[in-house]
Amino acid sequence: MSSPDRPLRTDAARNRELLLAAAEEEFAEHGPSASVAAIARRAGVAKGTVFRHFATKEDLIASIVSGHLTILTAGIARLADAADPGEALLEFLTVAADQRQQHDVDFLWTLSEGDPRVTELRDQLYAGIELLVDRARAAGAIRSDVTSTDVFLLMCAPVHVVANLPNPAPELWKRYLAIIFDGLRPEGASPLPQPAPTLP
Amino acid sequence: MSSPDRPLRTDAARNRELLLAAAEEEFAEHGPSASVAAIARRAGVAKGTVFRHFATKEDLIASIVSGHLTILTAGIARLADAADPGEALLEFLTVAADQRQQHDVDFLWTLSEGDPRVTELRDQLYAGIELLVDRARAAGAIRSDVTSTDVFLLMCAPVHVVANLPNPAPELWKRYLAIIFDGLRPEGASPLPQPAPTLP
Amino acid sequence: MSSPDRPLRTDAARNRELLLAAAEEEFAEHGPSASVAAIARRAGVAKGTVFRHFATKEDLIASIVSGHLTILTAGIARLADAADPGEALLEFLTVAADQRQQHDVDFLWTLSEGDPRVTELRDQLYAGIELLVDRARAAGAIRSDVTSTDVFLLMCAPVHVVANLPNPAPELWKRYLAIIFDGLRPEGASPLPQPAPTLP
Amino acid sequence: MSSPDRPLRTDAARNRELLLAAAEEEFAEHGPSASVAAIARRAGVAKGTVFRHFATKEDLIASIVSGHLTILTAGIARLADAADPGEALLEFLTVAADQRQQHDVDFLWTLSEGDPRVTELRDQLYAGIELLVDRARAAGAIRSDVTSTDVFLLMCAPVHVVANLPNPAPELWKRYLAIIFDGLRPEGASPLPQPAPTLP
DNA sequence: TATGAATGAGCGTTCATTCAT
DNA sequence: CATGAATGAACGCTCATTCAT
Repeated sequence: MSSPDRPLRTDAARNRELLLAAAEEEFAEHGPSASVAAIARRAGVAKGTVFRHFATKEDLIASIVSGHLTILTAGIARLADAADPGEALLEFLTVAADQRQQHDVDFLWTLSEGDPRVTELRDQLYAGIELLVDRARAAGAIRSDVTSTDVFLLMCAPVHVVANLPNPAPELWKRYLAIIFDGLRPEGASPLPQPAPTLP
Repeated sequence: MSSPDRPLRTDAARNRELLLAAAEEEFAEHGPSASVAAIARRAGVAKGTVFRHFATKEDLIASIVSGHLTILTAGIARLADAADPGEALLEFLTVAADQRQQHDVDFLWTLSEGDPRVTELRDQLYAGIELLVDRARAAGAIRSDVTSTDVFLLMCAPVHVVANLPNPAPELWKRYLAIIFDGLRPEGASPLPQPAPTLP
Repeated sequence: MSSPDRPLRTDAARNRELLLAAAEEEFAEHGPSASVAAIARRAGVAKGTVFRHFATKEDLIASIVSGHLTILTAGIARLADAADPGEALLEFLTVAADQRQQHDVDFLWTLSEGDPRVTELRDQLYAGIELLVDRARAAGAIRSDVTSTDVFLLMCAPVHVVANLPNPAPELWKRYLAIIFDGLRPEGASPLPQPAPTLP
Repeated sequence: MSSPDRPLRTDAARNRELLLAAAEEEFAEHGPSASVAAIARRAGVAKGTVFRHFATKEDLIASIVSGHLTILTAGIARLADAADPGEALLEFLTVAADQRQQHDVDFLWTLSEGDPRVTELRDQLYAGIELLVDRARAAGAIRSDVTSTDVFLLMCAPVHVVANLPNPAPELWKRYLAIIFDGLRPEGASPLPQPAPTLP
């Protein structure tokens, strides 16, 4: 009685995870034009199975992005009251870059922009980042003219920078995160030429 | 009558430029999936004419990227012996981003990775960047642990960061270039966690 | 306990009827392309259950048509010895059209043409119609050059004619049955230009 | 100069006609589910060619129906001032049934209901039928309670009736047209049980 | 040289059908 | 018996590319 219909769901859930992983890899390798057929093949299932789990290719993309966003937001919760706010923000950016497992699938964010789930999760994530950034700024760990939107936008840069290399070292992104984070520190900050943007 | 086949050549050259411009706009608007038909339509020529000028769609992309690379390399020549090497490097990065500002066609670089023309021009550009970076480092304008490859990889970041916003202010990228360039300065530089990569 | 497997059988029989009704409605609403999934959903059962009751979609269609044919044949039995043979034939055609009135599923007849059950029931119905037509002709209620095959073929026409209208009045078919039946009467009959066909 | 670009168009026009003919045959044989691939195969062209000529399958269907409607309307023009209005109406119904070449593609009318071209042509045809019917009624050739809408709806019936037969004689539809037309005559007309419908 | 009609592989998606649970 | 996850063939449609004119 306690879990009467789980057995079937076990297989289905496994396929769902296989598909999400396969899709992420295919998108990382072939960009937005990765085909559903290739994703299915990589996951070891038939094409039709993809559509049992995700109504459309767009829905699949939104599900990948939702997973990312959820992990990121969860990460923030653990860092929200860390002793060192500067360290906490750096740690968040580290987690943010790391959880993509070197996959530069930034473009999926763009492709899923209209999805309501994604919009909601993105707003939650944004609120969390605002918290971290406010605390870091209050603690003097980052320059005063940098906003949470700046951090939100810069978050993806380290992985993307590295993606221009054919076979990047697995943790090379840490190098560029360090450089960019140094640019956020108060030390030696030059005035910023443009006002901070706001999210729509 | 004095030069019987010049008019045609002139037309052909003009068509080539029209096509490159149209293609850049189409790619900027519709991403990598911009269609040859739409490019031809925008250029005001028939589809077949595209293939008279560019063997394949890939070749067209490589031609666009080649144009960009050539302009960038030419820009370096003008900056190579500037009085202030730090300013010269920043100026180069500004020009580099500015050129893309109107059209974020970063992804075309990735799509044209295998093209020999692009590889050659990229290597030339890389050599030019090395020059600027070496001079800037020697002048103490940038930190000593940053290499020309780092700069090469970071070059596209400001425009890319901004591309995550739906309707970015036209010069917003300057804000992120300033932040990233601050990260390249010697002041307050923290040690970099990973060795600099090398280009293949 | 006294009849241990009756409850299940009862459920099964109920499901069968639910499915037939649901299928008829789905076919009426969506035409021949009504999907098995939608039928199952409307009947409140799982897709697999449809195939437990009907080997294929074709078999389901044939079962619907068989039901219609059975009802029609049964109707003839009641009319076979009516006092007024002309009235009996008209009454039969009225019942035949009325049965379809709610759901114009004419096309199902065509789709089930090869089914042996349907063929057998159709032959029985045909025999019944022959009886009615022969009596009506003998009584002088219909013209002498009209055969039972003619009536068989014309039987569906009133409903079909009306189906060309988006929102026909529920009994509009009666208007066209009246016109067509007038064409079958001896009064003012013009000679028929082609010999009567025979059923295969 | 008088026909500078016709040569290419000749082939294209021929393909267009081949496709329309092939489509009509495929639809007649397989109903609404006739596939574009099969139509292309029957026409002897590649699948893509279908879509060069007709934007969608729906557009192809609407083009077929438009052709039918145009022919019918043209036929009316020739009959509009015939000496015998009753004969003219019968002649029109004969042409209407004949031009379908025994193909019962009634359902295409329904499938193309939303197309503006079809709607316009249908209205023109309807106006023409109204003319013929009014004249025939004024001449006493048809009963007074029959309207042009009735004739419009009954127009397809002869061919449809015959379509229920596997291998009907090529002109068998004339038999049922005669019966139905007899039903429209004033002689022996019984009162009609339902008011005449109006087109939307 | 320029055109645009034709091609056919490939795409996202649907759906009748099967079968492990 | 019923379920619903999985299958894979087929569908409508797109598009880079070819080639007769």
